[in-house]
Amino acid sequence: MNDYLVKILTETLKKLYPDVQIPEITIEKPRIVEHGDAATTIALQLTKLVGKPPRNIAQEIKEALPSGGWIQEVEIAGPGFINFRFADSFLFDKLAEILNAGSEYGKGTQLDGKKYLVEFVSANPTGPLTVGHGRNAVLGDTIARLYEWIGADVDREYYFNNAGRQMRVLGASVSARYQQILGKNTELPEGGYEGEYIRDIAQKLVDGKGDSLLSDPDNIIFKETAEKLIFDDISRTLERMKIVMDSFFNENDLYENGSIQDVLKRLREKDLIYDEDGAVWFRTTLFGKEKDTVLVKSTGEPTYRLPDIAYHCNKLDRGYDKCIDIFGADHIATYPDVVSGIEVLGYDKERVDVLVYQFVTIVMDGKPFKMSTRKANFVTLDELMDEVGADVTRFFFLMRSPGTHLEFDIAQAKESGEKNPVYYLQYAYARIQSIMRKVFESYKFEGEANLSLLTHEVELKVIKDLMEFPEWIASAAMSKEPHRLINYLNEVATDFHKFYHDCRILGEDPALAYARVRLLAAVSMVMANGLSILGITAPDRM
RNA sequence: GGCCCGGUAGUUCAACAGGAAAGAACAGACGCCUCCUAAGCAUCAGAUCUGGGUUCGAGUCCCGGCCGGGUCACCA
Repeated sequence: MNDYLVKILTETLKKLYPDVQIPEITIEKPRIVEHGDAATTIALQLTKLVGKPPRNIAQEIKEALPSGGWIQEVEIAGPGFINFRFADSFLFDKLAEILNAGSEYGKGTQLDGKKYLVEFVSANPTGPLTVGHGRNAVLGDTIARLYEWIGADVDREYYFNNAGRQMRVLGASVSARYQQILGKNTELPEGGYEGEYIRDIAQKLVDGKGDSLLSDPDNIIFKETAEKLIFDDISRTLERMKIVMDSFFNENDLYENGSIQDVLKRLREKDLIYDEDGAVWFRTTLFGKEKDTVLVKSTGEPTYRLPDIAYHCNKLDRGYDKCIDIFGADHIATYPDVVSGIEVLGYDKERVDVLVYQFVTIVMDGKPFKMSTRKANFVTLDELMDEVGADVTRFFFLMRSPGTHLEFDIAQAKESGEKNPVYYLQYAYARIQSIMRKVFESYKFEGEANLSLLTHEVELKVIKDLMEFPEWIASAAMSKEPHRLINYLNEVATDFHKFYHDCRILGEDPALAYARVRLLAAVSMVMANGLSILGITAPDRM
């Protein structure tokens, strides 16, 4: 429709003002219903170029536009807006198209043939996933789903490091608990992990190995067992949230396959690193930073930036058109170094992209709650899902713009039950299924429905809503803001609930009932598809 | 102190990359179940931190304040 409007407007303007350089014509959707279905501000923009008052220009355009077709009415309003109202016949054609597309409706082709990699969660296996990881996990997965809906071939990857200091502390913590269970008076190491799950892991070792490890408290088995069990736990949690990773990437592989050394070598060849005080420095001042950055400490251990750069090179070398990272706000400072790194190594920086989301503030008993995995002050995602379920959990993390702080009131989330906004969407879907079950008991429809019987204001509004579905998916995907899709589905649900209130099916004339059934089939489709993108179930009854 | 987010109704958030009269939800007030699920609908009340600027037009863009969060390590 927009393309059509732009086309006829362009032709008209060329005729009217052959000497004027026409600016790009944009079509907007007015916020106010009375302002029509589509609008353009082109007359306002032409004021200076044409040298006439905007309303006069609008009037000239209106008179010169071809009449009929998809447009029923053209109106001039305010300072010079040109408003269009769609012809009902156009809406019915679109509805028929939507029904035709069925479960494919909403898909786009913007990323057809593209290979994308979304890297997310990426929590080191030191403990269960907490509410703090939830936003990352759900955003990453949903953005991957959105990309898939507009044509991309998407892989989901989990990046982790099992070789760092934190993991050593983890192993030592398990060892200490192991000794305690066997009656020895050993204390947790300095900064050790205090969570109950550490004791569970130690107990498993006692069950399996008895006291045979007492003589070897530094055995790697403590760390390895912890890593394995914790990863199992993380995978189960992700699965509960309907997240399935395609790959897990171990940072350690970058050392073993020489990528780290290779990156250093290439940077050195370009004279972008130097040695000082026993450390290796990256000349980040060349890219606008105040200080150069240490890549390898004087101890010989790299800082995390170096493997980060090597990892991104690795991803790009695997042939992805685009690699997206999902980061919390605390990691934003590292990102420019990575971009600089891959760029000087000859990669197109447009191929990496990042979504930075703001922190989740946990509110418990009306007070902000500071979480720490090490200190075992946390609410796990599993606990949260036990309370409110996976649907509510996913919805909660998606309903707000990633760029804004998310306040997660535990008490409210647990209590939310019937008042939770996710039920508003699911209820709309369930209501339609309920109607359908009843309708098919008493009606038999044959042939094609006569959609032009849909003349009620709210019926037409619903069709207009449904028409927008593909645009909103694309918009949510390209902006990496899934909440836009939620806002949209909310509007569809609202208009459906109004329809439910104003229009009936049972008891109506069969022809009208049939047309309405078709309309609801389309609404049902959009709700089901929309919820599936969000990873939320669409229940047949509630 | 430098850089990055954010500041919208009592509260939590929208506003689709500058458009017309700033939308929801919760909390508050009030109405609707002899009617396909009241997990719903309808009505009322209520907001753009502040000072300049750009523009026909600013919550949105620019500059200066103020407030909150993040980040600036040879920690990850």
